[in-house]
Amino acid sequence: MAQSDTVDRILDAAEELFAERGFAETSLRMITSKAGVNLAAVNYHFGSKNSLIQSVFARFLTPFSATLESEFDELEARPGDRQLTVEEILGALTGSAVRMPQRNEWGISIFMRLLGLAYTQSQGHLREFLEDEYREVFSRFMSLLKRATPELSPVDRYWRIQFMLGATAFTMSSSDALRDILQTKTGVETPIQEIAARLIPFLAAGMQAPELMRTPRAEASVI
Amino acid sequence: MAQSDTVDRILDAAEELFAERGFAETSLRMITSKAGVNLAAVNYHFGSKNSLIQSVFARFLTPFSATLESEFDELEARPGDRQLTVEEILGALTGSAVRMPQRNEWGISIFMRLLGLAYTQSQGHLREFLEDEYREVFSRFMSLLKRATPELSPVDRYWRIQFMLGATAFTMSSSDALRDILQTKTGVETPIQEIAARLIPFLAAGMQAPELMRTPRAEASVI
DNA sequence: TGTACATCAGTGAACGCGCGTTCACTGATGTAC
DNA sequence: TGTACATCAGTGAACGCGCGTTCACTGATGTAC
Repeated sequence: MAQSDTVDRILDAAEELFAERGFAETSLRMITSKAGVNLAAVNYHFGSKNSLIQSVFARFLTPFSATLESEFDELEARPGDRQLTVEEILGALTGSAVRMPQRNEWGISIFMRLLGLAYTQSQGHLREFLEDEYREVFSRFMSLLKRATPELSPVDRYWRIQFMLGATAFTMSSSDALRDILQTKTGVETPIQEIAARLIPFLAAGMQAPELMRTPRAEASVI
Repeated sequence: MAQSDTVDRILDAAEELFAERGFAETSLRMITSKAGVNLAAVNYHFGSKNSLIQSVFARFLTPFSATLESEFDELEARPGDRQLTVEEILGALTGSAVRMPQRNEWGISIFMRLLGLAYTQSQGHLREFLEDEYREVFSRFMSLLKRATPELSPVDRYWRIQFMLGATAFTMSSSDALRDILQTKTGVETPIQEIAARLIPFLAAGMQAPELMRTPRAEASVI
């Protein structure tokens, strides 16, 4: 094994297995045997299983957040200073994911699944790592959203961001599970980009729903 | 320990620990020591850890689904045969959760957390158990939703139900985690009923969003 | 150009640990006659 | 009423297993003189 292509083989295997089975359910023995690499190599190169998990995330999140930053730059640099819409902000997220250089055709799906798992499985160390590493782009996203929804109270905005994260992360992290429950009769495979395209109107509408509980009809008459 | 209050002590301890830490991260030793009960008692009374997990769910889901059924009955029996709205259907869910007899004041929160975890942690056996046991009320909920959103294509309805489940399950299952990330500056504790009340308009609006991606402004002019 | 040493990627085997489960057993209560 | 037996809840200790991690080691490559 020349130089350290071992590191990449470990990252590739780990990424795929984590996305398939979650973190705790994936053992180092599974990873190293899939990678065709010695068991001890993980601890040699990464130090621990936890820091391997972090490295898997860093490998795709770092280029992603760079792409996202420039996407935000573009949006904000447009002529005229009209407000960004919620749809545009969310579109920048999916746009960055799609535009990012992919290692293979399932790159985006695996990436999404992992992001879902990151918030769904209680990995304290991972949360800390992600907060530290990507604090900047995250708070930029937050403040853009705040400007796009000036009518929302801070408490409602806070909860609705949670709801958006939840719908996204959960949908991405339970690819097979819910498919089973809801039984798609169509048998049509939905590519991840299409799911994202369907998510955006759902999230944008939810984000901009009237705060008080009224019927949509009553609300329409207010407009 | 008189008769089998051991069984209840185990269920109480398991319920609380599962909600706090998830299934895989909660060992039988934690459960039995919290319950003040012998380690072997779980396998004696329940047979295995998996069937203990199922029993924890059955203990609250069975009365809940009964309450929900009667709530649906009431809604459908109202004079005049006007359509149920999405808000009413979702309201029946939260209404049932609140009206259900609670063992203690955190009953609903724990219940919600567990439901979130059920779909979030990959417990194949649990999914099968829930599908088998509560198939009826689930498909009733689905067909009510279908009638409430006749304008949606089946594929979009399918995905939007996933999004709703996701937003709900995820929000409920990550009580502390996201609170940390988003840093509530207010310091106000939000009771679970209030979260549910905030969720409903969000979900209802998302569910009823226009299918194509257009700006809300353009959509408003169509109405 | 040759030798000695240092560095580094990778290895094989073992470590201790916590896990779910099993098993032989106890002691209290219920049942039959 | 008393005795023998069966049933049942619960127990204490051990089982085997898979886990992440560690450790002494190998062999190839790079560096100094």
